[in-house]
Amino acid sequence: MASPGTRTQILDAAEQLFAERGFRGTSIRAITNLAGANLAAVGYHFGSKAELLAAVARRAIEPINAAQSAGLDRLLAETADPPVADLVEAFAGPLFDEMPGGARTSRLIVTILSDPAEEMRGWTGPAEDAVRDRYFAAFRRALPGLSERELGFRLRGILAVAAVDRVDADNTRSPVTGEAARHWAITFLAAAMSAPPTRT
Amino acid sequence: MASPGTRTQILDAAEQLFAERGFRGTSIRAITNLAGANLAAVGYHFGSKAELLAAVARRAIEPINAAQSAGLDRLLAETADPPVADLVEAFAGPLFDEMPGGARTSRLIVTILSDPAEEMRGWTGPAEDAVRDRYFAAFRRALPGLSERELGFRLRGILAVAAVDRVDADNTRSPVTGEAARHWAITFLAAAMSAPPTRT
DNA sequence: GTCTATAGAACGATAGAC
DNA sequence: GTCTATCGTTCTATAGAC
Repeated sequence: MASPGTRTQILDAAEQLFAERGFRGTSIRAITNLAGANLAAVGYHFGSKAELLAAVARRAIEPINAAQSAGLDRLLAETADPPVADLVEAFAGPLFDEMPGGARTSRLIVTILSDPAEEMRGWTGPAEDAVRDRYFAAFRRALPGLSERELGFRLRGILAVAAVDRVDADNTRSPVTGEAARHWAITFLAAAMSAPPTRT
Repeated sequence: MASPGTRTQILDAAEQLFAERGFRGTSIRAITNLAGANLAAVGYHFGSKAELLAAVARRAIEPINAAQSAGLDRLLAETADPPVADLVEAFAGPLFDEMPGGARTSRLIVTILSDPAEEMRGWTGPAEDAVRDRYFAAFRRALPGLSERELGFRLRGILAVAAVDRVDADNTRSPVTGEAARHWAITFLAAAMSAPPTRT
């Protein structure tokens, strides 16, 4: 096994610090100090701080995306019309799982999604959109009376609950354990997704 | 009617810019430029940028807090045990309403709550805690089987959905109107809050 | 209360030696 | 690929004139 390499150590340090302090709250100096690398290494390996963020985000999102996709494949292999509760678990569950890179992944994603800074947007790729579209279609079949727009609202609600829980786990004095949060969230979200359409 | 006064104009400008760009993304210069005031006025009127944020947050939270409290009073005047759906509407509804100061209030609160910066924490006061405790007690009566910790999780879920919707309304190309979002959110959240306790 | 001026520190980026 | 050194910018905060 080769040594981790400066590039990877910078990615690890940046992931941790962006999650803890946000993009603007993290300096390149803090990242390279934590990584044990030189200040100029970020420029050499990534070009700029914004491009480093994009690399960190891509690496963090990828395993979640893959788990969501595999979960949907598994459900669709059994039936063409999986029930709402199963879809919720397959979609939301990976957001609570500990990923190989560590436990900070979801926290990072919230920080990115809720940061108003311009650099935080536009790094999602076609893979993320494809998974989202597949779940969208599956939920539409499971919830035939729901309009596209209200379903879109509800899918964002899933992300919101998963995300803010992770923020809160860091800020609260008595954080819930990961397993309890996962179960509570799926109970909460399965009921929410199963609600009848809002009458207008 | 006296002129708005430099202090108020700074508060207005800071509320708008903190909501749009976050705390660290907003400079005192940008605030005083937008307010038509001098750079040194922030120091004179508020002491520091962090104290200005606290003043902005207090002013933004107060009407939401009052509306939540009045809504609960109204429900409790009719029955000692309001149903879950009514509690959800009274608690979450004000988060979607346009407040006197403008439409940015909820957006600001999300930005503050999800910002990892240290300055963002510790400005909530006893009034906010009191309202939260009263709703907590009312939900406990309406959901007798639910543990305190799972109820706490669900109350944070309400804030999460309301909050992220407001973020999204700014970022999406086709934002939902405020009224539709309010109705959809209350449908979604009433069903979620009414879910039976997670079996362990 | 409002202004000018500036101190003092941190930042992102990069040139150029090795 | 890694390092030192530094440029140019931007920031908060404040001293002191009016």
